[in-house]
Amino acid sequence: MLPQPAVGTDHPLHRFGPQTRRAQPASRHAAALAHENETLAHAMQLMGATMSYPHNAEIFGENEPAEYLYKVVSGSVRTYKILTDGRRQIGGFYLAGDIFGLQFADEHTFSAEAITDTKVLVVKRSTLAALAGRDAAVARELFTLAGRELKRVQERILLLVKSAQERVAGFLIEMAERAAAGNIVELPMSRQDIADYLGLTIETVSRTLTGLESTAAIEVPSSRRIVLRNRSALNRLNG
Amino acid sequence: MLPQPAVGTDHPLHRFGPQTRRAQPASRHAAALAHENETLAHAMQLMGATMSYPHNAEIFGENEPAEYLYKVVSGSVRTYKILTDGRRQIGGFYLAGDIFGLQFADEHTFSAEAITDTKVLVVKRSTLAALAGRDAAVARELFTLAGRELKRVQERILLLVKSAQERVAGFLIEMAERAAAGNIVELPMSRQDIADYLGLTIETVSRTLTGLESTAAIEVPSSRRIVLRNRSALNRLNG
DNA sequence: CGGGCGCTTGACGGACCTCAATTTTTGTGG
DNA sequence: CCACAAAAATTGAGGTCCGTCAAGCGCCCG
Repeated sequence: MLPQPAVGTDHPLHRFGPQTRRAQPASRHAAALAHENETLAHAMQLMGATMSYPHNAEIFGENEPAEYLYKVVSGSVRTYKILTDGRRQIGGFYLAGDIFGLQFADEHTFSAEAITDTKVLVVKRSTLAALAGRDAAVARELFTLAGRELKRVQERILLLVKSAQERVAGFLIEMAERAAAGNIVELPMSRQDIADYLGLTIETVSRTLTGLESTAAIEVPSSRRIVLRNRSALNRLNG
Repeated sequence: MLPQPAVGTDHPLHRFGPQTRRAQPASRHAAALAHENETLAHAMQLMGATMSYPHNAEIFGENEPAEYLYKVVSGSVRTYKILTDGRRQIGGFYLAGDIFGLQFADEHTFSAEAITDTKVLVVKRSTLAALAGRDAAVARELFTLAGRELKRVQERILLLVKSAQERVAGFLIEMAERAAAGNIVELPMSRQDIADYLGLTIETVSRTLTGLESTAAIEVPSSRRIVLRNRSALNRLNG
């Protein structure tokens, strides 16, 4: 998708050696930033390392110690859990710019995999915690982040109690809000991923998409590309 | 950043008059407490007001500004949302000791009602935020709280994709962990509440309970009282 | 060009919802 | 404390949505 993002080279300080490190408080940076709510992003870039994961590679596993916080630079990530009956439940999708690994427990409660070839910025949790202790703006941002995550999960609960059509419509609306270029949504994930996210089967997802297409609410020119033709109809379905 | 707020309530000493106030950091108090993770509970008691709500009374409404944080002193609370089709989705149940209203947004995303006659401790969010800015222990506790809430919601997602029997079994296990006296679980909420929590109908909930009773996994001596007879069977159902 | 994988489409059955009647529990006034 | 009414919960019958099983199609990659 993005050919060699310049972000990857965005000077984690360690590249230039320790002498570039300065003992200035992080809050100094905040003042220098146009938007103070970018303090965290800034800090992550400074303190983090960029890692690359190919298609389907594991980023971390369930029950591993949760040492790091991750930010998607490019590509896309799914978190998931395998249930005892063998089914897979997807915890969430994370696209470029999203932060994941924000469990507050000592261990990850989900595993994480790259859906497509993905670059992520990795920051030690303890480092961020220390920074948050010094810089209230960072602490506030972390709270905001936690709040967003909580809200997203709560909204998914609302989705999961609805009909298949409503779930798929809701999913498309969510993805459109997060990753739309106009009315065209490029889905990085497979039908199986979507099904495991929505608690449906691939057959039902597929049939529902076909159904939406037949009512002219969407078009599906290729399986990973969806064109939203009638958003208000989708919104109506979403409830 | 932290302009010495007049909120002299940051420790118990204020009870003995303003002259006892000292310019010591709040973290000192944490060390004085037996369990440092009770700082927040302590602060809430000092700074909060106790309010009483009768059966079915509204505590706050969806879309109202979220000014307060609440802690259940006695009784029980449900949060919920009315969907556009008229159905009601319950966001969560909160029992004695639980904290709710922990949205991070400016407005509540759910309404809250007392299930039974309930007393809650109410604390202004802004007061807590100020305290968290001064006292890192409080900030940490708030994070822990947010993490617990997030985990609970995530686990509910896992529940919602399962069969009716698994959902009900999971619900009983959850309630048993939170409010059990031995093997006896007293449910404060109605079947309708349970159904709206699990995304089922009251008929299905009722039938499922009857089914579990017929397999000797539970007993239902009265509709709000459940006796767990075979926890391992329930755990097996829960997946 | 052939094989494999992801996706779609079809037929069928079962789990859960809907509608309805009955029983049990709760609340109220005498 | 009992009688009655209202609400909550249970039970039953029938219908529907979605899961299961299976076949067929399209696309990518070797």
